[in-house]
Amino acid sequence: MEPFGTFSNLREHFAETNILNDEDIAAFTSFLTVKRLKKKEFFTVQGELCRSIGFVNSGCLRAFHTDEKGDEFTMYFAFLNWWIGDKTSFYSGTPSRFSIQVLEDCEVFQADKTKWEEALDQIPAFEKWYRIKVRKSYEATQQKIIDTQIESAEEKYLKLLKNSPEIVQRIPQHYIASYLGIKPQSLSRIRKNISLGR
Amino acid sequence: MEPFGTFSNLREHFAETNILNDEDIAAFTSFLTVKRLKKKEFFTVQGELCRSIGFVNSGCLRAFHTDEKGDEFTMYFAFLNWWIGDKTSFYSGTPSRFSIQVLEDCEVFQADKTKWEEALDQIPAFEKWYRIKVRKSYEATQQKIIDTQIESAEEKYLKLLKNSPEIVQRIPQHYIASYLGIKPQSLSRIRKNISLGR
DNA sequence: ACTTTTCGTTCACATAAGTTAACTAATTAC
DNA sequence: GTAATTAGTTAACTTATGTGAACGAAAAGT
Repeated sequence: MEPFGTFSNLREHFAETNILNDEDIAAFTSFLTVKRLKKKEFFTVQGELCRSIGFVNSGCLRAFHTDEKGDEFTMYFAFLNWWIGDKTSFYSGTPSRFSIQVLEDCEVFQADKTKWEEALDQIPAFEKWYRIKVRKSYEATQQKIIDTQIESAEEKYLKLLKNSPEIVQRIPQHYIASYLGIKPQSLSRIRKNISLGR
Repeated sequence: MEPFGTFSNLREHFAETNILNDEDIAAFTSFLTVKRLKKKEFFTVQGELCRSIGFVNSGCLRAFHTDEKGDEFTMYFAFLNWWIGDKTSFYSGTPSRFSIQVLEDCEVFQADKTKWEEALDQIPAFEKWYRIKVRKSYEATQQKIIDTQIESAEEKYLKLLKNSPEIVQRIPQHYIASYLGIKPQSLSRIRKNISLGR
């Protein structure tokens, strides 16, 4: 039995799409387990198999790739209502291409591969929801490639300030720098230029 | 009736995955029309609706985004056995985020939205194939974001030489530069450095 | 064939971001 | 509460790529 309100964020998240009805959502939540993670713990470790997909119910995390030189590149920050995990690793059994680490203590609802696939099999509405979700993620990722290429670091930062103030408020600067693909010193310089009116 | 051999490349392309059988493939091809395009013609125009998805049977094309400053960024080159079109525009009815233009005279098999959705509806194996295809495209795009960020232009070019010699052989330098996200002059400089052993 | 346009290269100079290092402020650990 | 660590800033200098211009080679148009 679901304690009252446990999945309220998830329910609202699904409700936005109008694809799953209450029954579908209840069915889906029965496949989930609750996991609590403390700051600095890992949900996924680069190089290891990613065994589950998670829904962030509170706190926040950072997904980042570490290259051979040891430099990190942050792929995304995950807050309330974000889905986390390396789906490539999850599906193909290949090593994760990035780590997902906790920045603020989290509560995550997760499903391992068996449960996830049972849910896809048994809940057609969830299958449909997920298919659309993958398509949208693909579209967003394609757009990100365009943006990454045509925008300067300063343009990216100004856009972040405008479109994702939550990131700028909650996330330490050096992680934002790594999200923008620059060094912390460069972000400092950019912020100074902006504050001086260029 | 299919003229002998018309769809042989497409059949081989599908055969690689073992998802569609001969009957499925025959059913799918019945939804396609053949289109021939001359150099410089457009398959998709940025800002306009992308009305069809195509399979490249011969020739090659270039998908590129043009930003407000008029700078172009090449997203991909499409050769034999590539699928082309802006799926976001195709599905959502939004303006295409990039153009697709012919570099070498092409033969393309195409389906408009009605035909494509009929095929997805009527051929479950095609639906499955396509679902996997979207997932893999998403994965590849995610990997491309990582690569774009962590590699220098020279590293990207050396990787292209190694992994996609066809691109380097068939495609004019200035398009390769725009694919790498740099100016033609910079690519020239990089090539010179490489030839001088740095 | 001849002309025009496009392509690729080179150069000198400009700019954005990386590097190293020093210093202070903030946070965390004990 | 204090020491140790991590985070953010600044500065001087380096490096990669952009910019504008010139030139010859190649390709395309007639």
